[in-house]
Amino acid sequence: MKNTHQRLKILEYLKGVKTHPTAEQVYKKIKSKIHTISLATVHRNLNQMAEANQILKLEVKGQYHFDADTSLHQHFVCDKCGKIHDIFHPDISEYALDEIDQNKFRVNNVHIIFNGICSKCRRKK
Amino acid sequence: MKNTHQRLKILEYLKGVKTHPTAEQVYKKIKSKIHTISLATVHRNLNQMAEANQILKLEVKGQYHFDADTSLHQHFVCDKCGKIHDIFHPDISEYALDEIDQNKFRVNNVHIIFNGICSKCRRKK
DNA sequence: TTCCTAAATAGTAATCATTATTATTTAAAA
DNA sequence: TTTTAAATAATAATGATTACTATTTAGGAA
Repeated sequence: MKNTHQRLKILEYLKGVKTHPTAEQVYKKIKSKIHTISLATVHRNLNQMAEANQILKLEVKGQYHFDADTSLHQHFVCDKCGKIHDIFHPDISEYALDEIDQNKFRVNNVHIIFNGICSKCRRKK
Repeated sequence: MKNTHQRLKILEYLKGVKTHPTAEQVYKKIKSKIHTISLATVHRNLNQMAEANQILKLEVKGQYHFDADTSLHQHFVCDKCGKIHDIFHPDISEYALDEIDQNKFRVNNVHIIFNGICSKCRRKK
């Protein structure tokens, strides 16, 4: 994997943000710094880095979102606004991984997504 | 919600299967019984029933899959073949739900997806 | 440093699952 | 039986993602 200017900027941006952006959102931000970057390049790099476990790839409401925090954590998705929030209860994921029969399923990873209404959407109803 | 012939057949089929089919796969099966059914009708009904919590809607590898079993269970997705398997460890989901601070996040549901390589794919490598 | 080449890029086209649209049909309540 | 809101079939539109291709580049070797 070559450390291209484009990939470094994408990773740098993703590491500095807690919003779990889509490829499109990353593209728009990076474009202000690298005017000629292509959306396909952003997709390719995000997928590559996810494949190499450098970042996380989440599926929410029909779109992929990316997260540079690869530590064992969970997510909350608001069914109203769709925003993704981090939840840091490592014991939840650890409990899940411990319970699994590794003979039957050779598990590499767990994705835990909670659904509900976020506090912001609850207030403004 | 009207109990149309189409919806009843879709739900009946989904209840009799453990494969977590996509809308397309449901469509192909139902089409052999109701020749004039439309793919859009299958999509609409599956979405409606998921919205009403009669079935589950799962996002796996960029596609929606459906599951008529709405009991508290988890899923295993094989990163090789993409097949989805049911896992029945209610305590995993219960532990997760118990740990969440319901003041901060009003949680309605949890989706727990394990990733790895299934036993079938492991054998034939 | 210069040369070399596999890998990456920009720009764009293609894919394809899903949703939207609309004229027609139907479930089910009055 | 009548009525009508909801659902349907058929098809078009959408839009996120991936594929394609000529060109450029990172980074190892000479």
